[in-house]
Amino acid sequence: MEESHSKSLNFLEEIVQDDLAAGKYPEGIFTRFPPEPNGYLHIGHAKSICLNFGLAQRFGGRTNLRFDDTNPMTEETEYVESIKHDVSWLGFQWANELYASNYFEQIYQFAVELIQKSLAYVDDSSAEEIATLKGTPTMPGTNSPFRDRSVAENLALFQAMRNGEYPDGAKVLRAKIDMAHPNMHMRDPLMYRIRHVPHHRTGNQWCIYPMYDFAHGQSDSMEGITHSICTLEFDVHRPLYDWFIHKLEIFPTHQYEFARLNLSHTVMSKRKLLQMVNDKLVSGWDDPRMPTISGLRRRGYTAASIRNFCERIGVAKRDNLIDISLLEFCIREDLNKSADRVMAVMDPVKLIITNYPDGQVEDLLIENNPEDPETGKRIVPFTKELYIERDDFMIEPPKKFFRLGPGLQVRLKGAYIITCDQFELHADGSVKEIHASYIPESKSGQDTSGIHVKGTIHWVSIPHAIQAEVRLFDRLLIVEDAGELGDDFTKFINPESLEVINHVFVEPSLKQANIEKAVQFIRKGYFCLDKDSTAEHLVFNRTVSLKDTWAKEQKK
RNA sequence: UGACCUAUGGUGUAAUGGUAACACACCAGUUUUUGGUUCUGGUUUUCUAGGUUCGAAUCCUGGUAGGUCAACCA
Repeated sequence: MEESHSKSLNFLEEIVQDDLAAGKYPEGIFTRFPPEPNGYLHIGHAKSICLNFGLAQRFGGRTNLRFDDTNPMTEETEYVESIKHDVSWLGFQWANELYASNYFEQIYQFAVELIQKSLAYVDDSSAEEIATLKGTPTMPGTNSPFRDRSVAENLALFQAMRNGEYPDGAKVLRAKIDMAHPNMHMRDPLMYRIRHVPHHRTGNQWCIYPMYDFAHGQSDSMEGITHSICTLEFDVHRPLYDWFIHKLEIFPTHQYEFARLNLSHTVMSKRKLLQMVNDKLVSGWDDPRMPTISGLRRRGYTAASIRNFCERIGVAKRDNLIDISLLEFCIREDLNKSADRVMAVMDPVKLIITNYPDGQVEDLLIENNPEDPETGKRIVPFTKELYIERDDFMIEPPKKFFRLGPGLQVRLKGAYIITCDQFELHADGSVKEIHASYIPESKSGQDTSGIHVKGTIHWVSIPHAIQAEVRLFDRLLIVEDAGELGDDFTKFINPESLEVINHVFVEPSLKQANIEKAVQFIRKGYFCLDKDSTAEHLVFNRTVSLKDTWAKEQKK
């Protein structure tokens, strides 16, 4: 992951560099990745992960993984496990695995301290009353009737809250700031609420839980986080973040905000992703169409390609919509170098080499990866009867069609040049089989025929072919920007986002296919074995197609 | 009609007062036993009006546009 440092710095790197140059952090910087364990991580989190860990790596610091688990109603251990798995799969090692819930006692003491300083009070108002008194962005709020309780009374009430003497919603603890503040977050924000709900880590130990604003900055501070990076929507929280730290007189960590990632043709909010999972519009969080880390992984995306993507999109403070084609470029770039080439026929039609001896099998040696000669060659059996791709043959081929048609010649990849002599049709007019003759002197690697053909097509020997299932994926949404879509976004899910092909014929070497190792089906795309695969029933996911300039040409 | 954030090709991101560049996408050609890859070239940019300056994408002021904030969510 070592990279040249000649590239210009992004604004976060500049901040860190300046801080370091000013000698602010002689012990190095400290960042953190702070997910709430209430869902699976997605590509937007990957950006944050790469930013936080990347900053620390680049400037010689460390990064904590901290679960922001202050709301027991939505959080589960299942999510904790998946998050840890995803972060380490992406290739990052955290300095410490931490939980905001580890700090509940300390945060409680911080609250007591603020009460003692007359900077916090217990409010008996209902949620509705509090909302009403809060005012609006253009109208100042009104002080709560409970705002001026004595320190002693507040202390006693807060203790009673902790002791479980009140039902959910009966009381809250609020900071005493300014109900007329132009920033809504400064109008006596809530610090604690009552929730008689078991927590995934602390069980029934607590029935009061701190709010995000009274937990996040305190956690950052206790951990000595030097640069607390979050997304733009927390920008308006920063005055409050700073206010608590200042009043508590604890380690002054600083918050910096960046614009979150938006990807075209997909959704990026946890709520919407959860909705698709719950409504069974996808098979789960790891459906290969999902923008989740687990979905991308199952789809065949490599960790390196995702890291590279995060590097390329950059980071700034303006809203963005990244074209999904950049993600596709990143995985193609990676797999082109690393994936072995194999042959698979997705839509088969029979090809008979009429002048090839019956029953003869030739073991041809074909290169695994022209990008990397070190990968060597493999054996591919060649026989008289083959499958080729149905769309590699046309009865009446147009001008620039470099494939098979009556009288036309092509090379069979790694084998011989053939000439199409005739074809037979089914009753419905579709092609039943194609008859061709091969040119013995044109054998791949020892071609003395002197014939030059423009097209090379892939093939599979019928008696050796393995039948497999292939799953093709397309963009999840038919619209580019899901940003303005509401709950009805499901209406825009691409009905063709998943296509299953049951009868694909692959070359016999794929018996050794490995779930970790991507392959390229020549001329068709990059594929990986799906977890649904068994020894008897291979299932391949298409990670991404190859660029197809012929398809483009045809559309003209 | 409050506070805050942001405006650079189709999409992103650089340029830190001194020739607007890089990547993706798109187009053309090259190479190729993958219509893949490679390589070469091309199209397309500083929201607007003023101001400061020898010089402004950059600094200042106004305008315009987009976004965030009024959860006992994070």
